[in-house]
Amino acid sequence: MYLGLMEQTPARLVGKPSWLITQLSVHAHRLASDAFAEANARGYHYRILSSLDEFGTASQADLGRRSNMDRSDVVAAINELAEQGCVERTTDPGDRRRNLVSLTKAGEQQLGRLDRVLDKAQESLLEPLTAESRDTLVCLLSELLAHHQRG
Amino acid sequence: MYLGLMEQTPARLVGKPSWLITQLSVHAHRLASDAFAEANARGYHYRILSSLDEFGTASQADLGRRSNMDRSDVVAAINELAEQGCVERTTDPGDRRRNLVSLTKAGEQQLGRLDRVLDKAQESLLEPLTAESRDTLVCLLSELLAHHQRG
DNA sequence: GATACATCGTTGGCAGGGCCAACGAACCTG
DNA sequence: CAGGTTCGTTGGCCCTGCCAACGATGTATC
Repeated sequence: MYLGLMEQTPARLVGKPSWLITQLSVHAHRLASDAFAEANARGYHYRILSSLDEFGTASQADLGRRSNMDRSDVVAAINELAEQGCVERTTDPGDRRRNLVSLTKAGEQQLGRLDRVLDKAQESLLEPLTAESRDTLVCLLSELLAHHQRG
Repeated sequence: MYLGLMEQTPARLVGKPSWLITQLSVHAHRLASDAFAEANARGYHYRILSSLDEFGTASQADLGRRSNMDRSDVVAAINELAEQGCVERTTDPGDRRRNLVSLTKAGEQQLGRLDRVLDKAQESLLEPLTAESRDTLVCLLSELLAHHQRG
């Protein structure tokens, strides 16, 4: 089995930016979701809690638009958050199609917990990079992401 | 609905490297898999074809290790590639546990097609960046990926 | 040789994230 | 009122990444 030859990833792959990004995202996702799991949460929960904390009570549709989630996935995530008491759902009196979702005290605390564990995950994700390199990376990624979210 | 306020992603998210990477990987993945779909393929197929082309005939287990795939996923991908005539599967006479998987002429042609469509995908992924920025990005991503594949 | 251990292919299953189609209820416009 | 739209909800699909288990085979040890 020539152990020295193992662990060789095809050059076609390692040279492709899309490969680097998708593979790295596997690690990033694992770090983040392990962190979330420590607090009984998932990525979707964090997205919604952040959105509520920053922009206040909102409808499910708005939450989905801001957090880049499908309406149907918002439903499931909010069901779970409501079960945990992190969120309250009431029908909007001014537009009875809408549900107004609001953050509870428990939700704020949960968000705080998630912030803390997630920060550790960011640190271990970027561990090998210098502060400058991290800035450069965040810059480039932001530029690309902004580009692809418009077109 | 104050259209100007829409499209606002929570600051907590846009500042997190893990968010940037995973979100960008969604776009990268979409570009790549759309490209693959043009040629009736998926990412897994490309990984295996590249590995076979670069390192030659190999067992399924070796293919999985090199392409970063689970053994069970290799089985399915090779079934599909064999159906398309891109690959041939014979049991290794020297070790009857193993299947020797080899690339056919059709497989090489398919790999060529995939290379072409995938190159276009890379281009549109990195479109807004200068050549220098692209190099920097690839560098940083490679560094991070290498780090996380050892630990 | 017989016994344990490891590897290989295969099957079947699960989770997470990203989607889409359809429906009834509600709203808003003409 | 009629037509189109939004909203929440249900149910389903795909891809990628995993894991557990099994029988068959190979290797090493006693």
